[in-house]
Amino acid sequence: MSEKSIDTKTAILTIAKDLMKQLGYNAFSYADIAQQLNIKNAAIHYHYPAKEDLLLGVIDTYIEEYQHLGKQLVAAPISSLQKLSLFIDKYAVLIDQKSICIIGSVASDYNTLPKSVREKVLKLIDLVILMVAQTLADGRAKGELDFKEEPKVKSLLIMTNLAAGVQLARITGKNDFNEIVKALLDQIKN
Amino acid sequence: MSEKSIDTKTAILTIAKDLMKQLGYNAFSYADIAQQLNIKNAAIHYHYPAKEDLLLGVIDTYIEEYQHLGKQLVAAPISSLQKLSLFIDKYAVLIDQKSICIIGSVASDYNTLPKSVREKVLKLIDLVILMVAQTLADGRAKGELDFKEEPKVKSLLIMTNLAAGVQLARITGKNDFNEIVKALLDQIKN
DNA sequence: AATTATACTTATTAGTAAGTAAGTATTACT
DNA sequence: AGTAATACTTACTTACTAATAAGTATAATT
Repeated sequence: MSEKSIDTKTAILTIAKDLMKQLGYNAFSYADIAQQLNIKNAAIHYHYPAKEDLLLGVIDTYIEEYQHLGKQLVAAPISSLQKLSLFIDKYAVLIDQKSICIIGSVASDYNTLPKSVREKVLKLIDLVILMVAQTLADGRAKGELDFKEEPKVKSLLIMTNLAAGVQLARITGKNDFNEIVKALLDQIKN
Repeated sequence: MSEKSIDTKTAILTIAKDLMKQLGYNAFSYADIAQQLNIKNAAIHYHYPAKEDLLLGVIDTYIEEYQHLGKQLVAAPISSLQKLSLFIDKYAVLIDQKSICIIGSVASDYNTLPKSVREKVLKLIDLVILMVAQTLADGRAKGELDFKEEPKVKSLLIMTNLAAGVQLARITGKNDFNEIVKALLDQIKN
C-alpha cells in the first residue's frame, strides 16, 4: 500500500467517525465522505467494499484507542480522580462538536447493524466499562475514591451518565452536562 | 373524521412509535408502516403529509402521556419511591421489546431532525426532567427520600442512567439495566 | 337526490442509497 | 523494459426513499 492510499484510507475513516458521531450510521452516506475528500463514491468502496466494513474499521480504531488509554492509565503517575477526568474530557469535547459518543451512536442504531458490527460493539463496550471499573476499584483501594457500589456497577452508572449526558446536552445545552459531571465527581471524591 | 379513519391514523402512529424506538427516525420508512397495516404508502401521506408531521405526532403522544402521568403522580396516594418506580417501569419494559426510549431515539438522530421536531423534543425533555425533579423534591421534603444533589441535577443523573441504561442493556443484556436501577434506588432511599 | 368531504388506491416521479464492472493512470516489482 | 499490483475514475445498476397527482368508492351533508 502506497502512502497516498494510506492517507486516503485514513482520511475516509476520520470523516466516517465524525459523521457517525454527528448523524449516526443510517444518516450518512458514501457520497458525504466522497464530497469532503473530493474523491468519487467508488473510491471509498475500493477501500471499504461495504458500509459494514467501514463501520467495522471505525469501531476498530476506538477499540485500539481505548486499549491504548487503558494501558496508559494503569502506569500514569496521576490520581484516580485525574484518570477519570481524562476519560470524562473525551466526552466533554463532543458537545462542542455537536456530536455524541460512538457507543451512544451505535447503541441507538443497534437493531439495524450487521452482526459482525454488533459483536465488535459489544467488545468495545466491555473494554470501556472494565477500564472505568478498574480505575474506580484502584482509586478506592488507594483511598483516593469513595463509593459504596461495586466498581462494575459504579462504572455502569458513570458511563450511562456520560453517554446520555452528551446526548441530552446536545439538545438542552452544555450546562446540563457540566452539572452531571460535577455531581458524579462529587459522589466519588473522598 | 370517520371512525375508520381515526383507527387508521391511530394505528399508523402506534406503529411509527414502535419503529422509532426500535430503529430510529432515519431507519424506518412509510413502506414499513404500510406493510404492517396492509395499506398503501400514500394512505400514510394522507394522514401525515410529510415524515416530519408523523414524527411531530409521535412526540405529541409522549408529551400528552407524560403530562397525564405527571398529574397522576402528584395526586397518587403512594410513596415517592413507588412513584419513581412507576416511571422506571416504563423503561424496564423497553428492553424486552428490543427498544430504547423515545428521548434516546430522537436524541441520537437530533442533527437530522427538522426544526419543528427539535423544539417539540426539547419540550418533552423539559417536561420529563421536571416531573422527576418534582417527585424527588417532594419525596425529600416528606422524608421518604435522601440525596444531597439539587433535585434538578439528581433528575438529570437518574434520567441519564435510565436512558443510556436501556441503550446499553439492549446490547449487553438486561441484567446491566437491573443493576443500574438497583443502585440508583439504593442511592435515594432513606 | 345531488353534492361534497373522507379515506383511501393506483401510478408515477425525482432523488438518493449502496454497490459493481470496466477502464485508466501511476507506482512497484522482476 | 515488461508485468503486475495499487489506487483510483467513469459509468452504470438495482433498490429504496419521500412525496404527489389523479382517480375511486364510501359516507355524510344539504
